[in-house]
Amino acid sequence: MEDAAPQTRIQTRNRKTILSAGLDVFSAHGFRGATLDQIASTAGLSKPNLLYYFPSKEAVYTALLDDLLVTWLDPLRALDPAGEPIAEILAYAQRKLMMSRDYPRESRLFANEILQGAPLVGPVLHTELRALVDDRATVLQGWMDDGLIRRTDPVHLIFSIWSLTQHYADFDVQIRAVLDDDDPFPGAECFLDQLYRSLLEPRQR
Amino acid sequence: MEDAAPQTRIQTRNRKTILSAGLDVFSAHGFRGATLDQIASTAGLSKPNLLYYFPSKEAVYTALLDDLLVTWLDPLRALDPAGEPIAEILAYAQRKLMMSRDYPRESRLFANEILQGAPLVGPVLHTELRALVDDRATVLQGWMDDGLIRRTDPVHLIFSIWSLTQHYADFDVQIRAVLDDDDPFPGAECFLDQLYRSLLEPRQR
DNA sequence: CGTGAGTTTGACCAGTCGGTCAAATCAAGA
DNA sequence: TCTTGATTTGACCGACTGGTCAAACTCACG
Repeated sequence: MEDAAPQTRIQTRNRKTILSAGLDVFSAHGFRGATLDQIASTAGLSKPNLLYYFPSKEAVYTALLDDLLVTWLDPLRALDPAGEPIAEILAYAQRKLMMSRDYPRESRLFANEILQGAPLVGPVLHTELRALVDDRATVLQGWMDDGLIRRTDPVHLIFSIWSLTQHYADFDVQIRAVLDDDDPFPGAECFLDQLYRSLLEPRQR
Repeated sequence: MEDAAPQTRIQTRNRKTILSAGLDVFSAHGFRGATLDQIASTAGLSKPNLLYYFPSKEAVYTALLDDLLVTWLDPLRALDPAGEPIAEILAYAQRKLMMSRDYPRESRLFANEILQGAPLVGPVLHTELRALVDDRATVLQGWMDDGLIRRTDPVHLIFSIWSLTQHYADFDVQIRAVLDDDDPFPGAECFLDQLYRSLLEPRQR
């Protein structure tokens, strides 16, 4: 009836703290740059104790990435083909921006994985991600064909949303250096809205 | 008369191959994830031989970042306050995009450094970068005040150019997974032009 | 040719890496 | 209470890390 894993209370608690510690360390140093000692001490455990819950360093990493990939593309999946086009696209951009604000470690973990050549998620990119993007690009193309939004390259439009929103998490240090530590997100929210509105709103003719 | 360093022919050659090898390895794995053995073997040298030319791993890294920081901001410096506003901004975006195409390793090296908290370039960001951005933001603001381009947040505008252009180098693997290995740059060039034209061109009133 | 500076290398070092293991500790039910 | 399984740990392993060093090699130039 139940899933395979038995999971005592201590197990679930420690698994969670280990994953959080792993997220801290992997997102800050990448897979190769992270060490088990770092993760263990961040989690408040000894190294052998950590390895009691995960069989290897890679196991912690893959557990994190598996969790991440499921939720990371949800905002794009949630883009509703039946909705009002511009509102849908703006809402998608805002959702992604809020993910950068609320889950910057996850964004940086993903950025590190891609930067290092996507050794682990590479296959998923070629299958699931590609299929999802192709599908949503078709929806966007349909909206353009119907004259509901202006014509542009739908795939590069999606890329631009990824890049603009994730930038605020991944390059946080740089942005805060320029902005003197002000919170960049209110300004970003407003800018994104204006940017995509002016790109997509059909011109009066 | 000359600079301090004597520099035989062998020295200049080996220094160059070491820096190129270091760029390969550091940009792919970050500072902590890179190893001297990796860099040395990529350069075709033994590890002690590499250390004959650079005193430490960190010395190779800082040499690379110093070189990089000088040239990385040149496109923004080259933005001419006396030029035609929209043409200047579009040209700036194109210059940065071409740097992502022609120097992706440099872009990824920088991305890694920032992702890992900018331990080395942090101070430079707070001084030089901040001053440059402030200055150019003032130029953009002036153009907006004069009605030459539409009003928007000048700093976020600059951020958006950084993010959109560097994305094509840093997330190359992801982009090529979605595009089935097609060259993304022609499409990106076109999309960027359209995006910033529609954002910045003053509307007929 | 020599000869001395410039260059290269094998052997080595102390510290860290991911990971193992047996023994110790803990917790909860009979 | 005793017992049994879950949990934790100290000691340890071989491989690798950044880095040193003295000895060897190479090469231009007198």
